[in-house]
Amino acid sequence: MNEAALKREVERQLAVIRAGIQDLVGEAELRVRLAESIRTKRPLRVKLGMDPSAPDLHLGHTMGLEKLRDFQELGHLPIFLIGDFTARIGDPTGKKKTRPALEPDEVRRNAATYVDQVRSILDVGRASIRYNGEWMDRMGPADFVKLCSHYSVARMLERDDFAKRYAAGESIALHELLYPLVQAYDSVALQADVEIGGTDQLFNLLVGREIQRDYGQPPQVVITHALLVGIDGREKMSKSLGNTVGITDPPDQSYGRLMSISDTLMLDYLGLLGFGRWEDLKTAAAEVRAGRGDPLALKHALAFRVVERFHGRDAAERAGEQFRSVIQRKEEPEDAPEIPLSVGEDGTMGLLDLLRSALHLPSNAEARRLIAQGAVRIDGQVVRDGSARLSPGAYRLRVGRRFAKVRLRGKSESPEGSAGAGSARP
RNA sequence: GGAGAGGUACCGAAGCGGCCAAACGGGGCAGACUGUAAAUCUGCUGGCUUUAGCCUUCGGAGGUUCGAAUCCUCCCCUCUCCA
Repeated sequence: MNEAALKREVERQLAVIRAGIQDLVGEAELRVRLAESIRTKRPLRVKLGMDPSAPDLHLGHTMGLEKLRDFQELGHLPIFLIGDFTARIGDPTGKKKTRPALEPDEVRRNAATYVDQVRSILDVGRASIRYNGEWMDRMGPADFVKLCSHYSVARMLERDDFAKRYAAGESIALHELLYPLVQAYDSVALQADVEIGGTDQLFNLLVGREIQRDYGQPPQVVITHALLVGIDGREKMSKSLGNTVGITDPPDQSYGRLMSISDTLMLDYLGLLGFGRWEDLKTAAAEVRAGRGDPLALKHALAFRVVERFHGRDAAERAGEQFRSVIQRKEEPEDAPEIPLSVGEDGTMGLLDLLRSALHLPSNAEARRLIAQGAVRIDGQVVRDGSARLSPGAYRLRVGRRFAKVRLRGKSESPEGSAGAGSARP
């Protein structure tokens, strides 16, 4: 490859890498390394770390993963680092309070599910999956202390959230200070050429550069991506806030949750999640932004693409159908769960009991509230009498957004009796 | 080691002897509206029975009192400051 072709290839890769990201620290270094990589056919080692602090990955996580995939498609080596050790420290990033450390057991369970979830985005077979427990668990106190000597308290306190907490007189546990250091050391252990993270990770990623230098390695290139806001449009997307769209959430649910976001948020998502991949939606998005387009159709497109990404085309189509039918046209869902129940001694079942078992309500009081609010519908009729009793038969139950087909068996019927018998079709 | 602040329902946060099942905000659920939008408005949000009541809650255990989330004692936990 001649110099000109090499240069073109570097620029091509750089363009892909730059698409959709927030910061790129060390662009000049990246150019050099890309050229080197192309010349020697040695793929760059690109690190993306995640702490298994919750069992499910969501859209927010895909931001980094998609970028990692870009690198993979450019022929580089993605290193998906599972922070099983760091999860036990708990990343203090953006936290106002000390975050409780996780139990090793929990960490292990969560970690086990990660790889599986990442499959829908990354070609896991051609990626390197690592755990920082591999080296951290083995590091002795002496080496750990040595690692600590590579960074100063003053520098650590420069980190924005630490600085704020310190200034406000709030507590900072000692181990929290150690978190960035461990993350940085991971880069040393992995000999990372590049590390990807959210904008909230910038400090940690930069510490990585310094520590690598201290350990005699060339400092990694740092890439950050914007953080995705949750579907509430307010807070950062996070499992504990319940504003996520999870990779493993059922297609219907993900589709529905995406359809419920505000139009403004929809446009943000399109911009961020598309990462330049959904060029065909750009025009439509621009139209909507200008107040001319069809926001509903565009939102469907967004929901479709996301679900398609995680569950495949068929599932996305089904979820779309389902949504149009059940939610928009208010039809009974085809796959409403069938709930078999049995009558009591008197040959009937009280409405409260039925609601409680069919909808897993925590109490009769909850069932009463729903009835009082006119939320309970049986076979399309609003039921207002809490003391009603139902005889055996099939009922279509709807409470708010929840649907169920209740099959109430009489006393004589065997529990596994055939479903067909007396079930009325809507 | 010394000084101080605090632990209230899912979360945040009032209450500081009875009118407290406990204000208010958030969240959640439901209803109206709608493009299932968003925003907005309304209601509900400990349990059991019911239009009256009963039971269990305010870090834990005791105690004072006719009566405590509110007072006292001991204990546990969290946080800050000084050393």
